[in-house]
Amino acid sequence: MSSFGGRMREYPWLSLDRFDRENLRARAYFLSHCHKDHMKGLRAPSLKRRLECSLKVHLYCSPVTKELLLTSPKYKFWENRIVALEVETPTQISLLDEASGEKEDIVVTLLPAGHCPGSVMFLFQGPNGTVLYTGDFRLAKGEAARMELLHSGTRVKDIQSVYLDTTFCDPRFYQIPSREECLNGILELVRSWITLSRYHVVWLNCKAAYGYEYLFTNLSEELGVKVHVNKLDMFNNMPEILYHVTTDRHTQIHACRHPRDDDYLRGNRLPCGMTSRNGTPLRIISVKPSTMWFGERTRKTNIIVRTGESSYRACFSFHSSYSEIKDFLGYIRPVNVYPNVVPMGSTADEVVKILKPLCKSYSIKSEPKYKPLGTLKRSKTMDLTDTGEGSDDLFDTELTPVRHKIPKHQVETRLPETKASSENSDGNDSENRGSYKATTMPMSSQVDFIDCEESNGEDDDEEESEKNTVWAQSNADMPQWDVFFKRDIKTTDDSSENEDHPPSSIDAGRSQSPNLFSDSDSLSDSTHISSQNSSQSTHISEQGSQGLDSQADTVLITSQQTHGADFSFLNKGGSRVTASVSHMDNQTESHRWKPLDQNTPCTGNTDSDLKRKNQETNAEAGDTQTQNTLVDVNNEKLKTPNPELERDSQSSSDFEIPSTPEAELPRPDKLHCLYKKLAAVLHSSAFKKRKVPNYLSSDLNITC
DNA sequence: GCGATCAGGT
DNA sequence: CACACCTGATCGC
Repeated sequence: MSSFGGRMREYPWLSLDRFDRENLRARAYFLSHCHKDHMKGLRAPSLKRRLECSLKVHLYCSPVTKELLLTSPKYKFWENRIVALEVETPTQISLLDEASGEKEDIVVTLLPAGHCPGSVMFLFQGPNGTVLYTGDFRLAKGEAARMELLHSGTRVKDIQSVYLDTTFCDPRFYQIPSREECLNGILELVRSWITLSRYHVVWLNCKAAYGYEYLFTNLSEELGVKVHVNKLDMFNNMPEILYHVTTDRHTQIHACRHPRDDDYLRGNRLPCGMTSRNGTPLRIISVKPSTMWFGERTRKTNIIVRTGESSYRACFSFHSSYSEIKDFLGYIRPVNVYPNVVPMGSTADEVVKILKPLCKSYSIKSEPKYKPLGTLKRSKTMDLTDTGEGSDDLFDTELTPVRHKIPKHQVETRLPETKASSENSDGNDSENRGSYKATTMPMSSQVDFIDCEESNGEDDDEEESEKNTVWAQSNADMPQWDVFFKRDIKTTDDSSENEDHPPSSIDAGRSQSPNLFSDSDSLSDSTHISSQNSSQSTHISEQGSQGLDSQADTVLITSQQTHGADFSFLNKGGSRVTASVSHMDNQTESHRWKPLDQNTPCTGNTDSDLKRKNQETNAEAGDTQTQNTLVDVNNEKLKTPNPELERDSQSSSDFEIPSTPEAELPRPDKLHCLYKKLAAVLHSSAFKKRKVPNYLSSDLNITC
């Protein structure tokens, strides 16, 4: 839950994600995404009144957020006061102080946050420095390095302060399986169940909130089965999502909800009431997406855990893990950082202690390091004074010594403003707004951007089709090939070398027990698989596992499916297909969105390929790793594939002593070589795929 | 009757 | 574990 008060020290007359109290006097409002805890006061009578009196006050957000917000009648009164800003398009806005009449211009840029559809981070550039408010985000390692607009030329912009999503900023949450890994695990589970018969259905137990859409769209794409939901009108203008959901209950994948889901399920009914087809009772399993995390040195990362006869928990996270947060901040290296959230069981001080060392102030002493391949790396470092501020500058302190002003734009190029801000309402301020378009980045960045995908694709070929099962461990600790490319990151003094290997990095020290904790947790749950009876076991076993029993979590791994599925859907809601890469699309009109490339055929494959690739890579790289995709929590009999694995997990759970970190790492050399090869291949080919799932919703298109 | 807050549940 | 809600009870206007 966000505890951000809504205002930033540098620009206190702007309010973000909070609309009550002091925020009632803001000159402009910003909404990072459509989750209730970021909308406090947004429909309160007091704010409504303020709007009526202050006609120049607007709410700025992404086009998708605007669409989602206005779908609810409760927020309709905002209709003419919302300004949808295209993502990745620096836009100047003028803020008028009603009292003094003074006007101030700032440039704001929305950057994709990967948290839920429409979620963005706000980068502000103005007279009081450049500041970044992240809202809630989930960005994989290295993603900051790929954001062109966080850079000026080849280096990172000088950022005074970052207001950061610190939800999982605690070593306990060191790693969370990647989006691709989670998706892949869920995909295989769902696939294995629904292919048993048409009466086998899956209920996705999702909370009432935006953020699961990419799961729905990917399952639908891969399996050719739409997902049943209670409502879909909010997606009316988002064909990429709309196409994959349905209100027709006759489908094998459901994400519908009912206040008493449980009762329904107990009665072998889906929340929507479906109970059978042709009189044949349904075989329902429930899959509950929830966050799972693993300690720094934990090797096993189970993506699916069986929690009951026909229920599973699946890893899924809306927020970045501890290591992802550090990677992000370590790349940006602002002068100051302010947590937006105090993780439970932690304190603001602790969070600051973790984050401060990643700020510029600390780097002064250390030399900037070079990163091997990085092109984007920031070079600079130094900084002025400031730092002096003690440790706790966190929230309140003013500190910030004078920050040199930043020329309004460091935005490289200014393009003619295409955007018709016209869209809604008053043109008044629209006139002031100009939009600047950043120049395209130097190749390097582009390359970085794409690398990932490419690799994925490539692996496909090899495909070990034979048995789909692969034991790949998703270990965050492992160097990831993509990271290799973009490397970026942490300049943290210490970490420099192989930053990827967390062990050595900064937090190593604190890795100690916390990890254990989480590890053991997960372990404890696990148990074995039992129910053989049904097909369930079957499906499980099918995966190539054999039986193992015992407590250890067993794991079933998923396979890399050949995604034989059909992606024959390109047709999709008549959108026109633009084969653009995300950056390219921004340019157009602000209010309506054009369908984007996601529709292109290749898109669908991308993700899965990715994962597959990753897994393979890992597998090859070090067999040491294993990724357990499926775990049975109940004890019954399990079928387990690989005894060793089991052993592994056990050990990690129980002891997981902070042993020599390096010990468990895969051999770097090998990886290195492998990566190099991959890099070579990649560079030689062109990439076309999008890197991230539709998820970075910011890219979603809206149609008129 | 509505809103804000808190407790409790998922 | 936590998230992002939802419901219901209570209190104040």
